[in-house]
Amino acid sequence: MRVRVTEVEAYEGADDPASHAYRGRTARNAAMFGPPGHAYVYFTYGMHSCLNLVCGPVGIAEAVLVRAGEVIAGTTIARSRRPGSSARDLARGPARLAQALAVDRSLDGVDVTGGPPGLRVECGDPIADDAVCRGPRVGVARAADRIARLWIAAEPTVSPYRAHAPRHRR
DNA sequence: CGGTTGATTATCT
DNA sequence: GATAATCAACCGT
Repeated sequence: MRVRVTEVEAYEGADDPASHAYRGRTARNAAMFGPPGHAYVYFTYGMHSCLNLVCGPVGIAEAVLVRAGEVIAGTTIARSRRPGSSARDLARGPARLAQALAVDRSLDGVDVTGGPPGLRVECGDPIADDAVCRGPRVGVARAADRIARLWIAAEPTVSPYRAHAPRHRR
């Protein structure tokens, strides 16, 4: 299946309190410190995987979280992984997108620039500057005012903005 | 429609 | 032991 990415968020390393790499390299975020053009997949909230694309050179943690996309081919496969979802909701949100693409920790660190693995990123049509919107990142506990989320205007597949919701034990 | 809450566990402190 | 870059279900209006 193919997905057209409509929404992303940038995460830096040592300079970004919201980044998993803020406190240095760990077993989980090792892929962020690896070569660019590779995937960084993390598991959170006890049930969700999310897909990032590593952008910085080796040793510099920089990555982009793929937050949402439009399924443009293979809708049947995607829907089989997300029963009950409308076409619009198949990849509307980072965990949903990962689920639709069957991305999990087993794809952490794989090359997405053209190798055999089951995940590849390609360049698409350019997007007009005035169609690119910017805003604060969704759901992050720290650096909530940092403008690092980019999305395509008028795209129904872009996820709605939600501020971080503090939660505590029951 | 908008706000709240339960689910569920790897990871870090 | 607390937290989390989330989602879906459920509530009251």
